[in-house]
This record gives sequence, structure tokens and C-alpha cells, in this order.
Amino acid sequence: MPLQHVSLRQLRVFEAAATLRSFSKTAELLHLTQPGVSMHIKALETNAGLPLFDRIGKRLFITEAGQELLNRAREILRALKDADDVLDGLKGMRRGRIKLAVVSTAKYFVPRLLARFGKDYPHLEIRLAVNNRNSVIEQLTANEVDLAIMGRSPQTLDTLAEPFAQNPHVIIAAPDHPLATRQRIAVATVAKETFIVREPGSGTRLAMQKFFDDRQVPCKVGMEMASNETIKQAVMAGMGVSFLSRHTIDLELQTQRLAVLDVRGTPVIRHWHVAHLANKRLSPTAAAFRAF
Amino acid sequence: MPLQHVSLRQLRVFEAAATLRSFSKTAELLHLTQPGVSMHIKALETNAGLPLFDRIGKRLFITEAGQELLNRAREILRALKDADDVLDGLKGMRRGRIKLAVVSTAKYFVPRLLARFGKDYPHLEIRLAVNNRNSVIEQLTANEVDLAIMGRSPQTLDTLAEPFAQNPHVIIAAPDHPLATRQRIAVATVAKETFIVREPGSGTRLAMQKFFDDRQVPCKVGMEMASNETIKQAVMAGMGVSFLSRHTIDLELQTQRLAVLDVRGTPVIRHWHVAHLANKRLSPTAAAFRAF
DNA sequence: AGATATAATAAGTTTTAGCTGATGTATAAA
DNA sequence: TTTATACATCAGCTAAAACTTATTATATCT
Repeated sequence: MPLQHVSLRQLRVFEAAATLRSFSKTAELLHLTQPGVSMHIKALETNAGLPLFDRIGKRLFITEAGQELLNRAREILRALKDADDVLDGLKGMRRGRIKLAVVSTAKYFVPRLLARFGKDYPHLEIRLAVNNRNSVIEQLTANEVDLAIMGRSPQTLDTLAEPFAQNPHVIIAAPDHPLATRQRIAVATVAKETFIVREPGSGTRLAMQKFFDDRQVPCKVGMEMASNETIKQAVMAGMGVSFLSRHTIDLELQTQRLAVLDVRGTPVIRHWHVAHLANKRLSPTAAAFRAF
Repeated sequence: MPLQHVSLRQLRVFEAAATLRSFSKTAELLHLTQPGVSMHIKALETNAGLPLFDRIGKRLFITEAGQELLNRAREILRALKDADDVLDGLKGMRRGRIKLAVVSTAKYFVPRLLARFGKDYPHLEIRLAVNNRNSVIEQLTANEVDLAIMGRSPQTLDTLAEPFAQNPHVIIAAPDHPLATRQRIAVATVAKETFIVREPGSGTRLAMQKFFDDRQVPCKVGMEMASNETIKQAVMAGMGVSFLSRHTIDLELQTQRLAVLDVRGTPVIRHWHVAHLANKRLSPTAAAFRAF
């Protein structure tokens, strides 16, 4: 392969020389001496195996081979400049993509967050994956996402997590539940109710367990459900009470399909965390989002 | 410009690494050691100003910036390979262009020559410009053509000319001319005829002058015409005799519209020359044609 | 003919590209 | 826990690249 040893420098000098049709002018333009240009061109001609210029008297003519090479050289230099522009764009956050995984509980408030962020960086593309906690951790491990939003950082993984928003949890019941109108309900009282809970390992379930454990009150688990939506439906149907993030039930409270019980010690304030792999260097875009 | 200092080597190594997703394998492929690859990638990342790979554990992931750069890098390497192919083609004469200027007298036999050459190199493009001698010399000087075919080399110009074919000149007359049936006509006899001649400075005119001067016989110029065709017409019409290249009158001899006079000392053997600028390096194609 | 401009060539210097080998570190696999 | 694997880092070497200045050779312009 003849051109295996050409350098970009040679191509740049050649392009200028072919454009200016003069080695001296090229030298001036590129801030070097005329012999420098001559040597680059000569090296390139040696590499190409063909003369690129005809030196007729003091005039310079590009040969057919030169013209062909010139076309490719310009392609190459343009591609290089394109790459420059793209990288600049990525650095300046005028373009780029953030891949975000959030636990299902967060899906109720993260979209609002994204909307505000999108206003500041309108050219960024954001991909949002909603999953349960374990899947989110998996995605984080597999480096499929840049950032994750979850209730607490996964201790098993080498991640950096930062709390960034409150996440109040409350105990809810159907509006016609006997306790719904009571105030300052004791924990022990509510503990006698049948609880509809998320599956073990979910953040919500862990938070609930901690709440009762801290108060050394055992609670009665009546039913386990893997989604907040079904839990809400069950509570509305009067099948029991539940412990959920306030963020997930905004709509139901407004339409009075659910009621928050005024239990002492609630709302339990947890925090949303934004997490990423500790050894991953965040892209400027992802870092900006994290900061946001 | 961040990418101003990247090298093609870096891009090649990067491309391989991005494809193989492993530095060690890349090192193996490119016959160098793993630290070598690491250093190239690091240099490239420094140039780009952004990480190109995520090193998660022992797995490699290409970043968004890396993917973008990879696209451009592949463009660049492809363009380089294209250039290679084109140059190879030019060298192997599987493609290329020859620009040829010929004097008008030669137009009768050069096409046959080109046809034979074209059989050997079917992919070459040949441009033929037919002009009078002076124009041909001009084109040669201005480097507008690679090669010229003419009766004799221009002494004024620094050219290399090589005879390559005989160019017999004869004296012609109308078939019904009194001399047409005579044999071994003396030069002095034919000199009494009225001659229809090419313009001064034309190769044919010079050859004629030399013919008579050598024999110290003055000849009578009856009419000057700037084209062989009109001269032939005039001779056919019985307006006089003329001195022309045999190559220009093949057809008229076959159809017996013109006759060659059997004058002593004729045919005058001149030669066709192929000429090119001495300081111009011929392209392989042009050189091949010249050799042919 | 002489002045001027242009490119090639030569020789020498400085810089740097491009390696290798040894070593350190982290992770995944056994 | 141990072992193997993969990448980063460091030090140091060599050859080549990238220039420069000085000089020569031509060709165009006055």
C-alpha cells in the first residue's frame, strides 16, 4: 500500500500547495520555509509513486494523479474538521445524549425534572428507561446507562450516589377507611391494619420495614404486589392500607380516591439519589445533568 | 482546533481498538505491545479533549464521543484507501488520460494508431487535439497536452522528440495531367509546373523547400493554401501540382482522383516525431503511449 | 544581460513519534 | 483466596520527522 506512510501534515501541505499553485506562497501561509514545503511534497510523491506536480519553468501544474490525490486529501481534511466540530459540540453540550435509568417509583416526578432540564439544553437527547430497582442496577453495572435515579445507592456496587430530592413516604388508605378521619394515629394502631406491600428488595418495602423496625412494632403483611399501580387499586378497593411514596399518589389524592393517614412519624422522609459508576468518567452532558 | 495534532497512526490504532473492543487484541493485530496501544489511545483522547472509551472493570465501552470520532476515522481511512486504489490504477494504466496534440497532416494516420493502442489499454481515455504546427507547439509549451505528434521537433523549445514512423512525401497531380504517365521525371521538369503549396512555416512547405533547395532547382509557387484538403481539391481541379505527405492522400489515390508523379528523388522520406517537454515527467500512461 | 522569483538540493540540528520492557492495579474467573 | 487477564504508567531508547540555513539551478521579467 503506497500511501500507508503518508502523514496528515503532508496532506495539509499538499492541499495548500495545490490550491495556491506555489510552494513559496504555501510556505508563507503555513509559516515555514520553502524547502520545507518542497520536502513534504517530495515525500508525498515518493509515497504516491507518481509525480503530483509538473514543474514547467517556474509554473506549477497539478498532474492527474495530483488532482485525484487532492480530492481525497480534501475529503480527509474535511472529515477531520467534522470530527472537530462534533467533539466541540459534545464538549459544549450543544449536542449529546444522556441515558438515564430510573426506578419505577420515580417515574411520577422525573419527567417534570427532565422537562426543566430540557429547557436549558434543548439540543440534548435524553433516553429514559423506567425499571425496577434491580434492573436499574443491572443497567448501571452493564454501563448501559450514564446515570440512575433511585431511592438509595446500591451498596454492592462501586457507585457514587448523591441525594438530590426529598421523597416523602406516607401510609395510605381508602377515603372511607375508619382511620382516614383520625388524627395523630399511633404507629401501633395502624400496624394492626392489613398492609399491601411491594415485593421484598424494592426500595419502598425496605423503607417500610425500617419504619416499623425502628419503632419495634411488627406489622401485618396481607398481600405483596410488584407494582405501585396495583397496590393503589387494591387500597382503593378497601383491601387494606399501604406504605408508598407521596410522589406516586398525587393524582389519587387530588381526586380523593385515596387518603393519607395521619400516622405519627410520617411522612417518612427518604431521598432520591442520582448514581453513577465510580470509575466511569461522566460525559460533560451527564455531568451537567447530575449537577442540575 | 483540538484534532490538529492527531496522527493517522493514532486513528488507525483507535479504529482497530474500537472494532475489537480490546487493547491487547489490538496490539496483537497490529504487531505491537499493549502499552503502545494504550499510549496511542491516550494521546488521541488528549487531542480530542474527551474520553473515547469507558474502562469499566476489564471491559471496554466506546463513549459517544468515541463513536462519533470512529465514524470520521473510518471515513478518513476509507478515503486514504480510495486514493491508494486510484493511484494504483493510474500506475497500472487501468485508468488515466493522455492528452495528445497532432498537426493536421497527421490526422490521417494517428486515429489508426490510437485504435491499436486503445486495444492494449482499453480503460485509458485519450484526448486528441488536431491543430496546425504552431498551435501544437503552443499547447505543448502551455503544458496543455502530454505529447505532440509532428513532422519535426520544435528547435525553439526544450523538448525531447523521437522519430517513430516514416512520413513519405510525394508530388501529386490530377490523373489526367501530362506528367502523370511519365516515369522517372527529372526534378527540373516538374519544377516548371505550377505548385500549390501549404503556408510558410508548415512542415510540409519546409520539406518541399528543402527538396528543391538541395537540388538547387527553383520552383514556381502558384498558390498558397492553409489546408491539405483545399490543396487536394485544387490539384484535382487541374490548377497545378503539389507536394504532400502520402498519408494524406490514400483515399484519393485509391479512387484515382489524384496521381503520384514519379519524380526522381521522391518519395521524400521524412519522419513523424513524438515530442514532449524535456522537463516534464511523463505519466506512466503517456510514457506507455510514447513507447508504443 | 542582469535582476528577480521559484524550486531543488545539501547538510545539520532539534524534536518527537513510536516503540519496548518492567511494573502497578483492578477485575473477573477458578 | 488465588490466578489470570487487561489496562495504565513509567523510563528509556532509536529512528525518523520536521525544520532551518545556505546554496544551486532555472526561468521569467526588465
